[in-house]
Amino acid sequence: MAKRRPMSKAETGIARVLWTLGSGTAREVHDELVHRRRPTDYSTVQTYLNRLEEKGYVTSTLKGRAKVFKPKVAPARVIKDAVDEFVTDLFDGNSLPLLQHLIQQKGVS
Amino acid sequence: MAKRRPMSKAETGIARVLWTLGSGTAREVHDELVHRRRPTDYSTVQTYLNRLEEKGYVTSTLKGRAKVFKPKVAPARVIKDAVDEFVTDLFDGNSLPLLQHLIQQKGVS
DNA sequence: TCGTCACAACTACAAATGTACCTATAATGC
DNA sequence: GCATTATAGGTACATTTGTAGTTGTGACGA
Repeated sequence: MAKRRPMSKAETGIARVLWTLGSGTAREVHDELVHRRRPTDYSTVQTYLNRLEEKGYVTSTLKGRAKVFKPKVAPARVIKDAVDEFVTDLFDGNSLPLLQHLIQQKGVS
Repeated sequence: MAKRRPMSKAETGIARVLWTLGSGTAREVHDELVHRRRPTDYSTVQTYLNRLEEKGYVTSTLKGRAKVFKPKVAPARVIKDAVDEFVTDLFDGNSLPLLQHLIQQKGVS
């Protein structure tokens, strides 16, 4: 499988919105962010969406003069990759310590 | 508590070596990396150690003409912060989905 | 119809990151 | 004592990331 460059932090935030919307224009994603009180400049949202497209995470089609973006990679896939990378960086790929850490945080057995 | 800038991926790798060594010079950290077959240029290691110092994660003292680096922030602390940030970015701060994901991966109940 | 708006795309830029090259100096073999 | 080598520090630079300003254009009210 083609190795996509990883999503950056900020890009992930945008992708998550797009996942919940199903699809949408930069305007729609931006509105949603405003609605969630996470202020981000409209052009910034545009840039992130375009970068997500470059990286291969979303596709776009023109509707009128606006681009409608649509997720191309499912959240589960992206999450898996992100977790894998995280676990690799911090625990040499062994997820057990992370599991333990999380359980401890929750104060459960 | 003073908010430190987060460790980058590569910096984290170096910090982890320093944690296992207890303390050491750039040369020693570099040797350890070679030993672990994770080739990294010596100067690159130096740069990372210096950046870790700037960010406040390690301190250094001179021994002869070489700097000896020593962790200043415990791994548990760094790991906690990293996990928190990760969970915030991907799951709005709710760690349960991550926990579930990890458990599923392990194929346990 | 023409000025003004809203909106979309394009362009720009500083900071952070990954990575390595240069330079200076101490140690060592002859 | 001097050439060679190892080592350390400083400098450099391309790429990525976060973020926003500038430009072009269709729509709409006066």
